[in-house]
Amino acid sequence: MRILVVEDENNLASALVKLLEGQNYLAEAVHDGQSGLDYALSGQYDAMILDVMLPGLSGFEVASALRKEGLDLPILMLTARDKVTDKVRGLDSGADDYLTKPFTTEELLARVRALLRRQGAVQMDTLTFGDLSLSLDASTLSCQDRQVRLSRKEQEVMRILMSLPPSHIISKDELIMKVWGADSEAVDNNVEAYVSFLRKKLFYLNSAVQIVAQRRLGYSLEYTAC
Amino acid sequence: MRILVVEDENNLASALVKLLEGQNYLAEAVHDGQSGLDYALSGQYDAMILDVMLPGLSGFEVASALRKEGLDLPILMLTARDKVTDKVRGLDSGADDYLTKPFTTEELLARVRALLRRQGAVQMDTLTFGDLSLSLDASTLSCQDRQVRLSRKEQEVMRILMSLPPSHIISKDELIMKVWGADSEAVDNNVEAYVSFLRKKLFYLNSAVQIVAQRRLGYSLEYTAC
DNA sequence: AACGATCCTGAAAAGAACCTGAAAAAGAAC
DNA sequence: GTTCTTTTTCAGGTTCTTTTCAGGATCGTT
Repeated sequence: MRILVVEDENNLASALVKLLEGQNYLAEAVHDGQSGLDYALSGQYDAMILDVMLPGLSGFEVASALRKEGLDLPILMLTARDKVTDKVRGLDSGADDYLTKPFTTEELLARVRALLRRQGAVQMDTLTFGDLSLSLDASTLSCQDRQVRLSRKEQEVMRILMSLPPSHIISKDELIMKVWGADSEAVDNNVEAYVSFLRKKLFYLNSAVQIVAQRRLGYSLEYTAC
Repeated sequence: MRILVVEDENNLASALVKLLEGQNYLAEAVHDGQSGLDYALSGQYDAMILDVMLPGLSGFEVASALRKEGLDLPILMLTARDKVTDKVRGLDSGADDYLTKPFTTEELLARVRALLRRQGAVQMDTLTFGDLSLSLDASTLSCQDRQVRLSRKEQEVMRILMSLPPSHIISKDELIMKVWGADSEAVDNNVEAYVSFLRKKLFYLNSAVQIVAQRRLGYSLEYTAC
């Protein structure tokens, strides 16, 4: 687990890094908002501890910039202030949790653990395949920075395709069974229609994933990395 | 904020409910220990006012049963007796505070406020989201220089939406649970009606915050800074 | 090349979810 | 009681989803 610490006060920053390293995290500190943003955008961290008061960009600005870029890296925000509006502002700008100084080391570690745990749970209801990720609770499919909403049946079909073993082919009958139910009236063309809907959305997303018809057999998902 | 009143004396019970509703809490009364326990276990309340002398289960028994179930709902215990041993027994059985009859309404309200405050970051006096701020004690929603009054249910719906994690979607069922209660007759259209009321007010306020319907999933709050 | 089987997709129809104005019902305030 | 506000209910309209249909495209086979 890699954790990025963004804190301008050198003593605190290195204390945090040492504390986290003591817990077998890989911690790294930077000392201003812009570097914090840049490092976080590299995408190599699993969580971020972010002070609000920073030279250059404030913690709020860093957090909302990150969210605007679509990064869902967990953020624990630190501040000396203890105002409700700050807390709300912090959470609004995209922080996942908020801790006011001074705090005990146990408190900080507990929050970091909770953050990482929550992050794990979040990934449970997200499926990925190739450059795609399907969020099951928001019913959205995204690729890079684009995102579309899926209807219930679109989502079901996509979920089934994405959770297939690699290059496995699934028949229309099986899809009908899983999406419409065993005793439904649905016909092959229903599946074809939804495949068509999904292809349109994949095209819009500019994804490198394709739904390929395997004549007479069914469909499979193919990812052709450029 | 939903508060459960468990008091067998009808006059006092309804007086308490009215008093609490006058402070913009959503209050509900039941009249015996077993119902008190059942209602509290539903998990839809933020605090509980519990008389000690009750038909069936006593207040002590209700409190300790709740704690045994792992609920940390704040409990304010009421009693006519003024014995130290009762007080100790009350606190031991899991009550958070203890008030002996007779008491003034101010005293009761102060204790309820303290209870909710202690409960955690819950009882904030104002919530903000985007350009909006919701004043909970004045029941007003404001944006820039404009301001509107919200009815009790409007306020509850808005409060719940505003205290959601960013871009989180809340289902109509969950809103019904939190605003109308789990055992209510409320249907989806009730929520829709309140969303409509609130949208009208947001429009009047000229706010950049929107209540967005996420078809079949629920609602979320979106802030589109121009 | 010709044929049948399969697949694709635009468009229309049917269905479900959501929105909202208006009025009735319930509750508060006077 | 009367008036005002709040809450619930209802009905019709809008929008999105799902199904259906029909014609065209593609593929494998002969």
